[in-house]
Amino acid sequence: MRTIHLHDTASGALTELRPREPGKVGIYACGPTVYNRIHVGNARPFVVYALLKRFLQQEGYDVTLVANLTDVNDKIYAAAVREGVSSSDLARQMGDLYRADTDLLELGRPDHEPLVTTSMDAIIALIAELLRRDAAYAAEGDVYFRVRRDARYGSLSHRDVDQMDQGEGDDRSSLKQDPLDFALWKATKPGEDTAWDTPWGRGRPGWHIECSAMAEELLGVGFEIHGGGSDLVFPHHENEAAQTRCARDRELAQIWMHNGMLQLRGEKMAKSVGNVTPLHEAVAEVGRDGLLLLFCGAHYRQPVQYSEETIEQARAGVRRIRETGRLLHAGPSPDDLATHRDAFLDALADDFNTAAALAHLWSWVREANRRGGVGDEHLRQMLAVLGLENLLDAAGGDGPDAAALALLEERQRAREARDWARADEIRDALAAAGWTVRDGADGAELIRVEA
RNA sequence: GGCACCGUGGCGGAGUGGCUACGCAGCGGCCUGCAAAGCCGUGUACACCGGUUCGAUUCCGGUCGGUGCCUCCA
Repeated sequence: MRTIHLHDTASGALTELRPREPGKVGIYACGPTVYNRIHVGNARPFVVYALLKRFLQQEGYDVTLVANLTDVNDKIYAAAVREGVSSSDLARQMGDLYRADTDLLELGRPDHEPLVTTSMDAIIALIAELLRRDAAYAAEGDVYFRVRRDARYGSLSHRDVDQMDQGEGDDRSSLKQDPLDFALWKATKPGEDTAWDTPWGRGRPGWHIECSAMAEELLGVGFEIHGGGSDLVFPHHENEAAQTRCARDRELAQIWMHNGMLQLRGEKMAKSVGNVTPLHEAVAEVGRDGLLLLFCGAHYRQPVQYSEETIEQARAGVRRIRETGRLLHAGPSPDDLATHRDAFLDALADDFNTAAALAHLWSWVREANRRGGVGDEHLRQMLAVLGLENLLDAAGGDGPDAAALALLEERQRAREARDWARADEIRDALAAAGWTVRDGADGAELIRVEA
């Protein structure tokens, strides 16, 4: 079990992972609001935290990964009205699509995927505690959090409360005692078709309280790692942290991890920017292997470029690993190659640096190619952390059909007759049928042309 | 304007106070009938200007440029 360091947004420094209970790690990663289908950018945190979990497990930790879905929200109400369906039907449908789309990544599911609607008791209880402590106040059915009550407010996102822009008031802002305050609970409004009863009135939760409640319920206060996209640092995570601090007198999480944005032409991919590629389309186009390699090509905190070039480069990487896989056999790898495998894992232990880790994986690959056929143990171990061990298994799809094999034999006869023109003609015909001919010491073989 | 971060060779992208990752593409070579794949070799890269230092791409200050957040956003 290596010592693992991760960058903590709150302190801005690398922090050693020190589980409350030795060997056990809880991770809470903020998931999407389900009001439409997710795009490739939304998949980055899903991938980052799924792979982090794999790495920690590889290191011997018992990991619980929680990733919530927000299924009650203004956007959902609005989208449901537009589409003429109930908000709960829409949320259920989009939640199902979210799970289906992320299943395309073949990384398994998080251990828990809580919903707002099924966590209402915990949410209401947490708000009640904040009210009891006077860290929140009710106003005409709304409940607001007293931001200035939390002396450490702003410490996660490094903002000074006194310098923060005052939120521009919507029609109900006058209910706030301080413009910085934010809603824990919103009184039900016309057009909203879901609501819950509470001592302070009928309504539904604000955005931030759900995560404080669900994370605590499933992982306990003070759990190890809280993650999400860097665009959630403020206000979402700042507010989550403040709520739990004021209700429990303890920090919600030990380490706050934030992944960088996926960029399209140098700009964040986001629904609000309108430059999105749906995840299921990206998987169809790039392939899940290529997509994972693309994500791993950059450090998780840095932006990732999603472009023709980076997609092609990721595809080339996938081909290279598959190519090496053809040479390997199942079994232990040479001891002297372990240094690359160890360096790979060391890089991951140092703020989960997948880009640096990959460099060591490539070194292992080059050495294996040079030796021509060694045991696959190390490579399989590295790829497993990245969710790519499948690259070592026989390529999917059927093998060459009878017609292709007949052509290959004919080509072999042509070659023996030194009829190069005919041999090349047949090779072209095979290429057209999707097969690359590769002449080797043991004769020719057919390799399926990669997409 | 405030906060956070970034500017690395054709592209992507790590990293480090001195020993110049890694991948893709290109070029040369080996292998091959020719290819393919693989291997070997190949690029005076670290935005600009000052400062600290024996020495800075790496530390400090400034300039310019970019990104994210400051409102829903992974």
